[in-house]
Amino acid sequence: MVTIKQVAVHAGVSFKTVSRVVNNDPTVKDINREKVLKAIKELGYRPNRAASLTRRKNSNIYAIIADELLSVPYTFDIIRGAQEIAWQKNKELLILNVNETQASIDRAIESLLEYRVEGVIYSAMYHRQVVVADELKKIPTILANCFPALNNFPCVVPDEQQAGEDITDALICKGYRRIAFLNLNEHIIAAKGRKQGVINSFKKHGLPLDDLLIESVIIGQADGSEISTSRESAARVIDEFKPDAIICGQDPMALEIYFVVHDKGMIVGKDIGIASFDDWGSIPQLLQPNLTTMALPHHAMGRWAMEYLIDQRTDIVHHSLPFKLIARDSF
Amino acid sequence: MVTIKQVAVHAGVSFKTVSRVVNNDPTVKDINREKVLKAIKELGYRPNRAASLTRRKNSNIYAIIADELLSVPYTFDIIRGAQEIAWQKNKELLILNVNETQASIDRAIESLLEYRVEGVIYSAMYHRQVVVADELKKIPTILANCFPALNNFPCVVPDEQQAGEDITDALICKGYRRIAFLNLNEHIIAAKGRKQGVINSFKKHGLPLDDLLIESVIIGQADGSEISTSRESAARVIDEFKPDAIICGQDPMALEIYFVVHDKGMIVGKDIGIASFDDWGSIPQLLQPNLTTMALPHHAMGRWAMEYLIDQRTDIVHHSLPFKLIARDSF
DNA sequence: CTGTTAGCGCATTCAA
DNA sequence: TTGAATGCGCTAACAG
Repeated sequence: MVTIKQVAVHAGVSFKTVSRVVNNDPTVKDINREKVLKAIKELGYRPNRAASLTRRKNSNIYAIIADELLSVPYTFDIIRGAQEIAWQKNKELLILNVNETQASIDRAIESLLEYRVEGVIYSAMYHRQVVVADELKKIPTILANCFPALNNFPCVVPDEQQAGEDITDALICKGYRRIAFLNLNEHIIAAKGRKQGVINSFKKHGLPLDDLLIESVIIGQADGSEISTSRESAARVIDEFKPDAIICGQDPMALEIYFVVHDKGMIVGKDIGIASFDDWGSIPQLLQPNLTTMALPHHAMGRWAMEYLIDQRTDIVHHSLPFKLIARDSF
Repeated sequence: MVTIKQVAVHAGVSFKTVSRVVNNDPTVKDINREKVLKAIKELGYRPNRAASLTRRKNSNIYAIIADELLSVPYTFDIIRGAQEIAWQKNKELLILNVNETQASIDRAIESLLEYRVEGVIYSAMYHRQVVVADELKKIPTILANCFPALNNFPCVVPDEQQAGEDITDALICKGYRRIAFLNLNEHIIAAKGRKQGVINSFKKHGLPLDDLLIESVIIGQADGSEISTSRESAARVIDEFKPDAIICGQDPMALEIYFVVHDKGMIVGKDIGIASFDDWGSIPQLLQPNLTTMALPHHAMGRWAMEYLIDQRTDIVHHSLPFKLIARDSF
């Protein structure tokens, strides 16, 4: 490996001048800068990050711990958002994928500490509560798409209730008055919040709750897995409740419902409204007709979390999105 | 930050002994090891990776450049596979997500070089040809799920033709004799290879090609986007060609076809076979009945690529999966 | 604007 | 089995 000294000799300057050029120090005469840059190119010099990190006070490295997050396409947006800000601010972003095992998380945290990472985003696959290792208290840390069991870390999470209210508002504004909400299983945080939001919207508009039907369509199985009954439920709800709009809590569900509605199209008419929480990027395109979506763009969470870390501010601007930041005096 | 020297003072040994303990050098007396470990724990010492890397000859860091790969769930398996091997062999794996822009790739490569990464996996979102920067010639590099335009890097890619042959073999073994293959657009590499494989299987078994219908169901739009006509095609094919089995080139397509078959179930009977290339992990569960899948487990590609890098061998064991390794004398 | 000196935290070498 | 000296490649602090 070619070092800064070899470049210096080649360029006929001191190695400190080379260092200055590499670090964009403006106090170098143009002629010397040229010589150095030429030498760097000719020798194929690359700064050694490890050596530089030993002397620099800040590592400039941030990390995102992705709790098997990458396996779900829409939550990958959290990483993309974080990366966007990191690059913008000239920081390195370490992506650490961990699975649910404590061993892999511990190993990730160990790496973080050894690399002297300056800030950490801990993110989860779906909106839920997590237990965060105390070890992370040593580094500025913020959670994204999850919140801490012990209430001891700041976090940015979807405002499910607001999203539920917004999407229902939108349907009501379009003139729909009898709405079925096919919700996720209510033990899921997202489902709980959205349900409350939907109800709030109905109340706010002075509509009778008799015209609102809320049903869970995810059923837990004996073996711990879950199945969706959205197809059957939608068919039954359309027949029996006769809604003029349906809200879907889940897009794959929405996809299925699309077909149900399509089949039933001859019966209930084509003007049934479908509203969907737009977690999955591409699917709504399939559902163009009559579709209202409530975007929960996860990249905003990633961006937000990263800004919070880098700028160490709690007064982040409002994103006018259904997210909320729960800040704490943790760093 | 607490350093190795502070630990040494605290433990009453020289800092070199601490270094030995940290690096699992067996030539340390147990009693001293205990003292050191105790001191490390008490002071919360963490080795400084940067400092250690300046002296060590090998960085132990590998990297995977993910070409917007993370946005597709099944290709994330490539990363998971690579990580599995890396962890197993006690290597760090840097995940570098890049988008299609040259700037982001260049930046990633710059990082690689500065971190003195020992090996690189360059992976793409879908099986295709890529142009790899010459810069990567300086580091052992292997491509995964893509192949180099200039034929100058080793790569591991799905053996689409073998997969096509295997899946057709499987259907024929089950007794199906009249098969429709709803393929991806034929300009896609995967589609081309699979088609050939399907035909080969038919010929191999001495079946008449009249009983084989192959159709592209992905149509390019004027605006560059693509739409799937699988639903309509499947409906028509079922009516007109009357296959006793359908091979789907794509799982989302398979999902849609499931409904088609389901709708038509009353007409053509439940014994229509469905075979699918299993790129997407979860969807096949929805398709249990009559489903044959040909797994293209991307994690195997990740594992394979990583083994190739770490062990620097070209004689990787055969994985009995439809993948092929194209090795070159590049490192 | 440039160069010299010092030293980051650690591993290597070699002597004890 | 341990420790002292040395230096990795670089940046900080200062002097010129």
